[in-house]
Amino acid sequence: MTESIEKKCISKGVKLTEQRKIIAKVMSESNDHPDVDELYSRVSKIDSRISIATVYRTVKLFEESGIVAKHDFKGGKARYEELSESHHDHLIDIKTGEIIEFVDEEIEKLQKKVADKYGYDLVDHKLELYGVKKNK
Amino acid sequence: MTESIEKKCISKGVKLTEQRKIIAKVMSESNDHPDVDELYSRVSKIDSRISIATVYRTVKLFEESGIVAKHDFKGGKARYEELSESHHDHLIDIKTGEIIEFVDEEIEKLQKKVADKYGYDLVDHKLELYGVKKNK
DNA sequence: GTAGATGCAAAGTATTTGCGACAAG
DNA sequence: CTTGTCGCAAATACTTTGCATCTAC
Repeated sequence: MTESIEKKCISKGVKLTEQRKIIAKVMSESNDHPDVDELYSRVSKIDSRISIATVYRTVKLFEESGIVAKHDFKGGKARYEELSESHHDHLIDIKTGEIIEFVDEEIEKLQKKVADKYGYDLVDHKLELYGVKKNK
Repeated sequence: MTESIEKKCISKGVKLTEQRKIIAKVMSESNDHPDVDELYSRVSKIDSRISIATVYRTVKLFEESGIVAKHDFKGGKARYEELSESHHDHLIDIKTGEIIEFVDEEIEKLQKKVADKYGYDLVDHKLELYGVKKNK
């Protein structure tokens, strides 16, 4: 688990510092799309000397290297998650803030078709569903 | 055209001030999802005494009243567009920044199905496709 | 040894807000 | 009239950056 981000850094030529290892570890262990403040607070528990500027610099670096994904969900702050092989989208509970990850091949295919229809190659996409729990 | 936002304000009990009328007019006539700075600059040409704080307050008010939609496309700034009856999503050209609006009923249906599968009622959603023009 | 990373605090952006003056209903 | 809005500038929230120091390779 933790290894994976570190390995990706090596394969992408990203220098592995002590701080980056810790941030990588925290991101690997987080399954809840934390924002920078939250990451900083988790990282600080492991090594309190790491500054928030380093957290900002590191998530940006990881994002540019394709190691983590950045999301701009409602709420203003950017949130991050480790990028895994399997792509997924998000279903967000607007009451609780809970985030469910899902995959739907059919939607993926249709997106490509739409882009194609307008003469575009799809490079990236963002699909967020906002919902409330049904009262069964 | 311009009437529509004003009518919506009245039907939602939003007080119609001179500034709001101007901002509504500018938004109605904009087909390019402007950010607040851009709106402010367009509004200023009509009445230079309107402050940017009023533009911020007004777009927020309009958004909460369901009159305009707010988007957080890549680039940090929030961008706005008049909300029309017909829902649509966005295909964004990452080279030029051009935005194409599209509708795909099938994707809409599938989204509802996904939410349903997890026990949610879909309240809102966001679908953005990022692409580059094909060299035919 | 050297290029690049870090910490700190200061500087940027984007957006919000307190307050006295003012306008809509 | 009275409540809510406006303009202004100050405040806030999030993120970036300059610089001297330090560290991975």
